[in-house]
Amino acid sequence: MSVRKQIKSELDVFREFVRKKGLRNTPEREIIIKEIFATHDHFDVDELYLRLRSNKKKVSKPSIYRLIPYLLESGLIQEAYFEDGHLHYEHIYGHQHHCHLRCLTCGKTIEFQERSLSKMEKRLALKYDFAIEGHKFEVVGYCSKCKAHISEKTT
Amino acid sequence: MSVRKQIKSELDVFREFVRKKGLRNTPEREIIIKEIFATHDHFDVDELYLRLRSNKKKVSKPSIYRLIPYLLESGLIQEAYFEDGHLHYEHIYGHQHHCHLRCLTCGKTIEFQERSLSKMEKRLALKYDFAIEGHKFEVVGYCSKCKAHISEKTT
DNA sequence: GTATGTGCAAATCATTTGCATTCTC
DNA sequence: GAGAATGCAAATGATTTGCACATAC
Repeated sequence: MSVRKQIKSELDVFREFVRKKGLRNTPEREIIIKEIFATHDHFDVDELYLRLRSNKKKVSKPSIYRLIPYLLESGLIQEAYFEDGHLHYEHIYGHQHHCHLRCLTCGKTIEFQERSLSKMEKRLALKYDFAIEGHKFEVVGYCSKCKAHISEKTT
Repeated sequence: MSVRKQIKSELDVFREFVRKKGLRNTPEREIIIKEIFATHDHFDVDELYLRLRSNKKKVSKPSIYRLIPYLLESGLIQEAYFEDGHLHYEHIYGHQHHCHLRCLTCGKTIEFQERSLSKMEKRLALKYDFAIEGHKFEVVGYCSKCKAHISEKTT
């Protein structure tokens, strides 16, 4: 359960990022970052905002929206998937890279490791002369529970 | 250039889908489908709407929005990626499945085949007891032109 | 001290919906 | 002829922006 052994905390990473970019750090930003890293769950802006509210933290939605590009750029979070009309994110700093297996019916998400993808990326980089930054690999289908219900409905 | 050799046209596929579902086909829907398949490009709703307009085809945006779920369900199109605040789609009927390599700077997209993914899917299906429906695999990075510019800027 | 960040309220943009009318089956 | 689909205009929901004030460096 503790892959969270590393030199720098997420806050340190952000502080360094801010310094290098000539930005400014604020208590609001640290509150948001702490909340994002407080659970392993994926999040969307509204969810995160409500989590902050229920913890009596006063941060506005625009502050969250304005922070997200910096969190992406500093590598603390990444876009996970688009669903229900908006993007969902996940924090990635301090976790191994993983891909998602998602149920189309109930939304259940399983994370899995896939080591063969890095080889593939190297091949692509060579073949197309790209500097690969990363990938998004999402497999969708029906989980054990949901696929049972679907086969009932199908003629 | 001609992978487009198949028994049924996209319109036939849609007509059959409509019949099976007890829906109704309309000239507007056929116009939209023809326009989608008129180029190999990815599209978003607004782009498609403008393409239709410039071809003097009178179809409203809501009609496009209302058609998209059916096109997804019938397997004629799929979501390609989320960018600039909205989803982009691509038509897939009559084309081999492929993945995307996309440049983060200029947006240039290269399509590539990846046969090893189907093996991976079979493994996942077994391991997690999922009925796999498909996947979205997008690799991002910087294309040959753009990566040159970036290294200039970097200290 | 300056310029960046904050919160609020208003604006914007993509998408959806209500409704009267038209059209498909 | 009944139920679907269309187009329009209005509503919704996520995200962005303008602005006055606060605050980090």
